[in-house]
Parts: sequence; C-alpha cells; structure tokens
Amino acid sequence: MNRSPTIKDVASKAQVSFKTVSRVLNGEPHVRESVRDRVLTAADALGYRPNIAARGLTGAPSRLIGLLYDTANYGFVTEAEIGALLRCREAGYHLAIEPVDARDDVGQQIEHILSSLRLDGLILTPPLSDDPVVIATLERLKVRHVRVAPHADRDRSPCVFIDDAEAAFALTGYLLALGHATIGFVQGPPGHAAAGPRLAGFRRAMDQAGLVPSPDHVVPGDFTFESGIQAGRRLLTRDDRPTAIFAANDRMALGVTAAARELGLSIPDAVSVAGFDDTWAARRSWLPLTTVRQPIEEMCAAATDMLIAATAGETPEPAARGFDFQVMPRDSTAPPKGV
Amino acid sequence: MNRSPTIKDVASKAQVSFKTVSRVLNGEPHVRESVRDRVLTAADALGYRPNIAARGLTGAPSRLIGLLYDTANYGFVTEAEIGALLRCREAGYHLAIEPVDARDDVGQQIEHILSSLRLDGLILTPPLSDDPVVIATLERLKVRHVRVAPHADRDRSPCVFIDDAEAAFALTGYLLALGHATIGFVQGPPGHAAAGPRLAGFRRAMDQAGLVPSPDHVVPGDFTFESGIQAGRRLLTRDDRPTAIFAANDRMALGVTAAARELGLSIPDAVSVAGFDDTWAARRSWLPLTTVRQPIEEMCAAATDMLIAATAGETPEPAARGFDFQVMPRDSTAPPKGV
DNA sequence: TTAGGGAGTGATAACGTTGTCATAATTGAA
DNA sequence: TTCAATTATGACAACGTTATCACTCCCTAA
Repeated sequence: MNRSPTIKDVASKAQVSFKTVSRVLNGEPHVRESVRDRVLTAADALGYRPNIAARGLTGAPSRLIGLLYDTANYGFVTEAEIGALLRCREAGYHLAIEPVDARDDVGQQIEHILSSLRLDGLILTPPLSDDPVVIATLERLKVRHVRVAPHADRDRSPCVFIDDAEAAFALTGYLLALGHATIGFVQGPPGHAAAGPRLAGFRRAMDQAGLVPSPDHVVPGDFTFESGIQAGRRLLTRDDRPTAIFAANDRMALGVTAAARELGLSIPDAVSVAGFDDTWAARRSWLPLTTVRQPIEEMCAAATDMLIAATAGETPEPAARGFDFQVMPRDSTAPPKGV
Repeated sequence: MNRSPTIKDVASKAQVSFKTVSRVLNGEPHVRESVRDRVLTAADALGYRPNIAARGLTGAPSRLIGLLYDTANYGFVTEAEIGALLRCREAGYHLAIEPVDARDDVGQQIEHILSSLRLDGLILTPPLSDDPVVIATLERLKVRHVRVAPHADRDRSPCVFIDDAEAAFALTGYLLALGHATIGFVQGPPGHAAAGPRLAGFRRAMDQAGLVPSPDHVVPGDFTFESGIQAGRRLLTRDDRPTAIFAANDRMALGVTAAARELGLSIPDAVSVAGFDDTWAARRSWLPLTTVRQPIEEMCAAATDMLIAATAGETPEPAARGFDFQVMPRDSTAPPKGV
C-alpha cells in the first residue's frame, strides 16, 4: 500500500527544500525559473496532488457551500440547485446538498452537519429561510449564510427575495383583466412564510376590483401536487365553480390541472389555472402553465455569489437583495366562456 | 477575533491532558467516569466543536460522496440525487453535486474536483458511467466509484444497472399487445450508451411480432424535451402516422405529448405515447405517462451504500448489481382506434 | 510481601500543508 | 572591490487532531 506522494517527496526528487516546492505550487514569487521547472517536472512525474485536509488545517477556505432544504421538498429544489451550481462551478467552488427535517430538532441536525463538514457558507431555502431555530443556530455558531426568499427579518442577515404579495397581486390582476370574477385560491401551508403574502396579494387585488372571494373558494393546500388535486376536486365540483383557479405554487396548480382532467373539464376552456414560481415543470408540462416567474435560479446564483465574496474578502454588512417577478401568461388561462 | 476552542482548551479547563479529552470525545475506553463527565462538561461549556480538517489529516474518512453528472443533464438527476441523499443522510454522510461538461476535457475537470475536495467516493450517472476518459481517470487516481446504468465493461468496476434492451422489449410488447402495429420510435443520442440497447429491444420485439418498423418511423432525438417535440411533429404529420410512439426516455415522450397537443391530436385516442425511466415528471404530468420504471432512486441508494461500505470496511471486489425494471401502464396508451 | 497485569493517564510524535524568519546567493551602485 | 540591497532558498514552528508508547497506579495471585 503506497501512500500518495507529499510535498516532501517532490522536494527530494527535485533536490530542493519542501518549502520551495510549496512556493512553486502556490505560484509564489522568488523562485528561479530553472528550479520552478525542476519542481513542476518532479511533481508531475510523481503524480503529486496536494492534501486538502492539510491545507484546510492552515485555514484555507474549503470552497464548499451547503444548500440547506427541508426534506418535505425532496426533489423540488432543482431550480435553486442549478443556480447555485452554475456559480459554484464558475468560481471553482462545490455544492453539498443538505436535507434537514424541519419537523425534527433542526438545531441539532445543523450542528451535526457543521461538525462533519467544513463549509464556507450555507444557502437556506424556504421554508428554512424563515425558521427561527435554524437562524438562531447559525448565528450562534457564527456560520455565514444567505436566506433565499425569506419573509421576516430581512435585515437580520443577507438574503435574496421577491415581493410575493405584489407578485400574487399582479397575477390576480391578470386573471381579472381576462374577465374572471369568480376566482378560486389554493393556499400554501401556514408554516410556510410564502403562503401568507401570496394570499394577501390575491385578496388585495380582488378587493381593489370590488370583489369579495367566497370563503368556500379559498381552500387549503400544502404546496404538494397531491394537495393540488384535492383542492382542485373540491373547487371544481361545486355548483358555484370558479372560472379560474390561482394556486399558490406550481406544483399545486399542476395538481389542479390533473383534477380538472379527471372531471372532464378542459383547460382553459372550462376553467383557467394559474400557478406561482415558474418551475421547470410549469414551463414544460403538457399544457404550459400561466404563472408568476420567481427567478429562483438567479436568486440562488446571487446568494452563492454573496457567500463566495464574503469568504474571499472581508465580510460586508448584511445585504438584502430584491429581485423582480414577472407574470408569465401561457396556455392554461383564457377569458371565461361567457365573455 | 476569538479562535474557536480546541481540544487543548477543553483539556486545560477539565484539568486533564488533551489526549484524555480525545479519548472521551471518541468514546474510547479506559477513562474514569468522573473524568469523562468533567471533560464533557468542559467541552460543552466552551462550545467545543472538533476541527474537521485536523481529523482528515490523520486519515479519517471525509464522509463526503460526490455525484458526478453531465451538465447536459442540468436538473435531471433529481431521482438519482434523492436516492443518494436518502442513504447518505441515514449513514451520516454528505453529498456533493458535481456537474462536468462531457464535451470538454473531463479528465482535467475530474482532477480539479478531486484536488479541491476530499471525497470518499464518486457516483457516476449516465452518460458519464460509460465515458472512457472518466473511468480511466478515476482508475489512475485510484478513486473509488460506482457507475449507475453503464452499458459496457460491467465487470470493470462496481455498478448498478437494469437491462435496457429487455425493458424496451417489454414495453414494446405491451404496445403490441394493445393492438398497435405501426409504432414510431424516438431514439436517444448516439453518444449515450443507453440509446443503443433501447432501440435494439424495440426492434427485437417488433421483429418477433413479424413487424418491420419503417425507417421513417424511427427518428432521432437527444433525450431533451425539445427534441421530443421535434420528433413528435415529424412522426405525427406523416400520412402513415404511427398509432403509437415509444420515446427512448420520458423527457422526449413528454415532448411528443406536447407536439400532439399542438397538432390537435388527443392522447391516447388519436395516438398512444410511451416513455422510458418513470421520472417524477412522467408520473405527475397532466396525463400520466406509460413508461418503464427504472428504479433510479433505489439504484443510486444502492450505489451509495456500496461506496459507504467500501469506505468503512475493506474494499470488496468489483460488484455489478442488477435491478428489475417494470412496465408502468398509465393513461397515455390505449388500444388503437380501429380495434 | 512481591511480581504481574490491567486500567487509567500523559508525553510525544506523526499527519502534510502554509507561515515566519533567518540565511545564502546574486545583483547593483559607489 | 565592497557594501547594501534584493532575490532566492531553507530550517523550523504552527495548525488540531489521532496514534504510539511509556508510565503510574492499584489490584490480584503466588
């Protein structure tokens, strides 16, 4: 069993001190050209690769960033992951995906992660971005982090966000402009900070149009596809069936479309459906979905940038960076039939 | 700027040697109960957390596994990732997502990854599982790895796989049993090792049924949604339109359904569509897709297990582990109209 | 008693880097 | 030339762990 070559092996092969080898490998000045060549040749011949643990011991950054998400979202952080990965790749950083169960002792889970992995920073995705225990733990352990789409305490630590209420307001406005007056709303889970503002934006738009949504038309959901099916069935089997349904996220909106299909209701002829987030699935479903684009990919790329910058230079003060949303009209919405 | 406490800090606070502290923290025997308590109290009071880099220096495993994938698949390794994550979480391991561009110098990209990250092993997803440069590089650097769904050299290194040809044969058989005789096929990209066996299985089933697919009914694709739309348009605008289309993966199959919708062809009445993989999107699309289930999640979980086991104990010889596929009949297929 | 042995400790040396400082070699100006 | 500056190099410590081995106890069996 041959151990892998170290700096000292390279040094003795190149007939120099190991410190000189270190200098060459780190591109430091004050090394003669000829010596530099000799060292590089020796390193190459031995197949030398630096020992990462040893580097870390002297305080070098790990170049590893963690993406923290709630296991309830298993498989639904794709956009976030891509955004973070793109930037990591550019900067020579790496991304570790860290699922935690928000219903368990999150503090302990985070402690475990941090005690077994050397991370330069963490990206927090919803709903963890608003979890008080998560934030308190990270602050206590002095771990750098950026929150994605938080809804409270935006000055407390760096974060990236859009104005959910305003976005929901805009999308509702779009439905109203199409001529819809009876609009159903599928809510997000109460524990999820995004749920409130989205409903609020919806209500405000309705209110401003002089409409009062029936309590029966505002149904619960929990951001899952299945809850979207349930909600869809509930809304679409009513006598006073809404002519449009706005689900607080895309997954539920897709569930609503599935429910509509079950019931033989064509979209958008019999009912219009709109979502929120503009996920990949919304764009490329059988029937492209009208939704509000939340630029999660860019937001996470920016979050990654913030972490990398903070690791490299001196820590800047907490920055909150807002992003623009965009209503994406697609095929799942149309004016109601009688108009 | 306070450095974080070390073992020695704990030692002096607990009035013992730092070696004893190490013993306590690692649960080694030969420590008096009273001393153990004193040490633990001290460690707790100081908020001591072990330095991971230092541990690594002495040869401890990093408990970090890399999931390698081709950037052409950005966002499409969800199933693989979930499988790997589940097992990592159970075992206290972590997962780093590592995209590489297969069209570039993969060897160098891998060298870079390995020189900046201490990994206990790598999981290779298609098409990297069959990339000769990738495999050669990993063998040269003696990096433990498991290949997911490779098609060549299954004895060369540990891997998990299904029999793609047999699976395609079975799905084609299902379509034939429904009564279809004119079946279109959308191929995968030639560079992707899964493409060949799937087409071969299709051909063999047709052949066995005494049918010869028209060359015009076997169209190219590259595993993307967009190429599925193209292929769909091409097949569905022909005079001798097939009554069923089998796409070599789900993404393309969904593209075909989108093309059908464009053309006003209802599924499965006017045309049946089937895919391959049973991805999340296939299960939960507006119209649940008939497909062959390749248990990617379980396969990757098993791959992760193999890596973890190899890290812990002595390395076993290369093992190839086969998995069962399953035809998943759903709503996108039905007997052809005239039957 | 007294050797033998195990349980409980602690000194000290790795591990493979980077950082600090001293020294040797070279250059440049007087 | 000769001294001073600069450049090139090396010796050694430091980083925070775990591993090795030696040592001190105390208990037991001869």
